[in-house]
Amino acid sequence: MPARTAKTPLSRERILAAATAVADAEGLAAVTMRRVAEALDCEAMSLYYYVKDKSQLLSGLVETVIDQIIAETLAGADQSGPQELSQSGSNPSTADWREVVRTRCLGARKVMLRHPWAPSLVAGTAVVPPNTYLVFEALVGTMIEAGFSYETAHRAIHSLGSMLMGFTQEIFEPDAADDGTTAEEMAAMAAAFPHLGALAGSVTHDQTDSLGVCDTQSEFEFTLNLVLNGLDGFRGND
Amino acid sequence: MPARTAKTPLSRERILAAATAVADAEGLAAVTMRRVAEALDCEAMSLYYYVKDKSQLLSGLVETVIDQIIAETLAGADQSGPQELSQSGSNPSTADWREVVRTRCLGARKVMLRHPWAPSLVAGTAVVPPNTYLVFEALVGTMIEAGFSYETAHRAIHSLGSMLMGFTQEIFEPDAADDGTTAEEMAAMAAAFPHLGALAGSVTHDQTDSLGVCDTQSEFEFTLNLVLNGLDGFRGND
DNA sequence: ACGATTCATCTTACGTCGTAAGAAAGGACC
DNA sequence: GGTCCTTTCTTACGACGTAAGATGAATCGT
Repeated sequence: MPARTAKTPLSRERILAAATAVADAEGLAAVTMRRVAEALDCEAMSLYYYVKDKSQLLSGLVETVIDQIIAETLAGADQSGPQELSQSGSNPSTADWREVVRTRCLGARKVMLRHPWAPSLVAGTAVVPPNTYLVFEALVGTMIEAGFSYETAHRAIHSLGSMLMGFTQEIFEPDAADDGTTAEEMAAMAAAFPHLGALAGSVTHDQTDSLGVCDTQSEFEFTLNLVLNGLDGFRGND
Repeated sequence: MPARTAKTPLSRERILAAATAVADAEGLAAVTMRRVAEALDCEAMSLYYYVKDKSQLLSGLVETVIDQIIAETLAGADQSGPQELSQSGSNPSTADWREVVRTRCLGARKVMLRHPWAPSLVAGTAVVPPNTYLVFEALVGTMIEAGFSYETAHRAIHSLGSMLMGFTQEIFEPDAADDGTTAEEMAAMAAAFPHLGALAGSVTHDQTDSLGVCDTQSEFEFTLNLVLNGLDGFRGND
């Protein structure tokens, strides 16, 4: 028998999966055509038969993440029709729209935490892939059904969307001990920023998840509740 | 006289200013060592005398933006001492902390709109420059003075910070007519996403600012008010 | 005044990246 | 077997970040 086993053929899906794996394991900067090709045991130029560009590869990565969000938050409800919760059996009472949306946002965040490179990718990409609209459609549907106006639903897309993308990765990390800051620099900072010093002393930074040290789940949920409760005040009011 | 006029010497400041100008005019991708050097009428390697790395140049860009935010929102109050509004003459009544913070957030946003590349740069940068702490210090100071706990102030940093960074650039743009989407694709989309179709019809997209088509000022202010009002409920409550 | 030293800038070169152009290896079909 | 697609690979080019060190200009000790 020949020593060389037949390779499984390439495909856009296989390429995107490999690129996602590389990004997860080695970061976005490691996602080069040559590196992805190596992960697929082929040459870099072979990828161009399935993706036009590197930028299209990156858009495909965004698409992949959105697909995972859809799978996580709208499981099994979307392929039967556009509306998902509104026409299924248990019509949610307009009161608990918040629970529905909160659950979806937390699911989306769960996916983002699996792919910490996603926010910066979305930030650098001009166009959002079409499958994003499915997520928005579900959100708008839920809110319209709960008694919101289209204008408020539109604003909710922006509020919740920027919350999810607004990663705040490491935006505030009081004890950055591993970089080159010396002890006296730390002391000078503590003197210059008394409130931050007091804050660092009073806030317990126990939980560290993968989207930076300070972006803990509880802080995300706090802001999420803030937005959801605020939005609820607009229900049926315009 | 010799024809060659003496060039003004390089400096970190001049380099960062040139890099900012290039980024503003041609986008982040155009910020290469050679391109920045060309803007300064020198060679690429000359930059390395003032910045260690390209990544350090990019960090410097973030620093520049934050400096502009400081100048815009904390004008003249910071160099006299760490606290700014808390010890100045007109002690703001605890009721209008929202106005103070809102004004600062809008000022920060104004700066971000001048540099649309800033969010993606922050998203891709691991460490936030030290001058960011000055912004946070002012926010925490204002909130503590208004009767908030340190924990709530900490959460406010995250809420407002992710709002500001959460740009949502072009995250939702119903009429993307300029790309390759054909008319039948548009029709298919409208059929697949009825709520989004209705939304696109009902929402007037008149104002287009530079951070994408849909991220209008009013949507930003709406979410900002949502967050500020929500935070206000925690004043003195824990 | 003048060699030595330090500072600031430039020259050259290397490895890596995205990717254009087209050759080569299969299969499928006549 | 020959012809034609489909899929993959080879080679090559220009742009990028930057290491190594040369080059000119300023400063200084004596």
